[in-house]
Amino acid sequence: MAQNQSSPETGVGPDRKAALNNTLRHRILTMQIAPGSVLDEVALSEEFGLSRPPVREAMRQLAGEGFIELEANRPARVTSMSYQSLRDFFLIAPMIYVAATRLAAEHASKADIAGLREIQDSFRDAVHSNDVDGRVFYNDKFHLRVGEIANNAYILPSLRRLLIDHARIGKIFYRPSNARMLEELHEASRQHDEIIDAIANHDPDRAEALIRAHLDLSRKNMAMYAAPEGMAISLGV
Amino acid sequence: MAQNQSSPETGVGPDRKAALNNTLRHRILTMQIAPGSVLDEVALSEEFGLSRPPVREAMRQLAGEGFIELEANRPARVTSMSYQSLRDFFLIAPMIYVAATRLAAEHASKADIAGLREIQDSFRDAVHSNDVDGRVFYNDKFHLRVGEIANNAYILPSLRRLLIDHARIGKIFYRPSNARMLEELHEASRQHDEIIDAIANHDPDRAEALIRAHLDLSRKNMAMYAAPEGMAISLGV
DNA sequence: AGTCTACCTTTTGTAGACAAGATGCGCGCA
DNA sequence: TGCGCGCATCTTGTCTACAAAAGGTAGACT
Repeated sequence: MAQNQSSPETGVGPDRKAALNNTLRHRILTMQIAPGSVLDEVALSEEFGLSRPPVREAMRQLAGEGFIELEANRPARVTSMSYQSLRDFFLIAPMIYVAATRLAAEHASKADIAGLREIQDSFRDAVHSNDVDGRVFYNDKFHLRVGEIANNAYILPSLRRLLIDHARIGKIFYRPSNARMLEELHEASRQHDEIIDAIANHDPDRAEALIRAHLDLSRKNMAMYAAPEGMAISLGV
Repeated sequence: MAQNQSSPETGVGPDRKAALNNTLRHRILTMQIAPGSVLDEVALSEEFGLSRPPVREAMRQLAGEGFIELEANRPARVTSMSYQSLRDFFLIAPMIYVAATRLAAEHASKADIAGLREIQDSFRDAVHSNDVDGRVFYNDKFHLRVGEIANNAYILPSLRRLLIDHARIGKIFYRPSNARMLEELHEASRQHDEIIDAIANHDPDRAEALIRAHLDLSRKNMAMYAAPEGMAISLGV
């Protein structure tokens, strides 16, 4: 439900190629397709009513964005993840997210803020209605939009790559049974609102503090699951 | 000279597809193809002895890496540049380069160092023999290899994107007539050697200081174009 | 019985031809 | 003479068919 292009008739429609791209992105982000899974070209071409060449083009594009990995004469695989990924993520994410958010606070226009609030409304709805996939999707969209508002071509590539695994890490470690984690989800949503306010007020320092707190909240939740053996995440500040 | 795949017979060979990719990358980095230029699919397919589908796949891949930009029903164009690009570059480059170099200093193996020295030998040769394209090519290869040694999937995408424009900016502002800039080229080469030493000694702090000086040297040459100072966002260590 | 080898099947890679959209030119009209 | 509309042409997008390479399987040899 998070995405209109993904759910029903994938085999028809005006722009089947865009549908293929969006659907694959969505499935990978929400881990409907697990990391390491193979993607069959003919199966995808049949599902989306395309021939193999455009499917192969989409594969190359998704590979460039970091969703899948290609190897010669071998099937495409969804980009894999490991504990190393978790470490690498929290090592780099603060740097990139902070830079993107600071720049967004410097450059944002009224229209940018409006677009951000619209996404955040959908995110808040997803959180309140316990729509896990929608939450993952709109959280991704929120941070990606912040990166676009930052308006710096050099920071976006890594941000995009980070967001892919941010979504998947979030999905892996989400446990709806835990009431405290549910409360922290609402806290994350409130942080989004505050981040928007800081960006709207062109206050990079406050935006930075908020995005750091936002990431720390994520890291805290994942540390509970990922670091039972005392994994030392050196960076995080 | 800079690349064995690029210079001679592009129309034949065992792996024409790799040749296409490498040659286009090389031509774009050295600005044999100017930013904003259009790339004709049939022309490329004829030059490299391929049909259009594999050419189109290569286009998608290069677009993912930031070399070209694609638009629906419109010819592919080499990623354009502006003065804004120059500003954006020097705003983000220090952050990414420093992070990559620090991580490389932490993770480098003996084999990594050897590979780095080999590239640096070629770079030094290119500087001494005034081979401009070779200099651009091996400088790119040097910093890219450092990023690979860093061994963090999240920092590489932005580093790759930065390196594309690093090469092109260097090419734009290179003036062989100026003796001082020539000396600074040799200085840059010596900095490479020192960076390798710092990485080999697993000394992230020294590596960071050196890479910052390395970038400052570049920026100084372009000071007349009002390149700003980099964002002061620490990696957190 | 285990292992190596050769074949067969499946999947990826490529080619050539067809369809659709976009650009530019020329003609017609005001 | 200037502007606008429509056609022609070129370029991009897609499809079907064929070629090649990888992996699995069965058979035979050690």
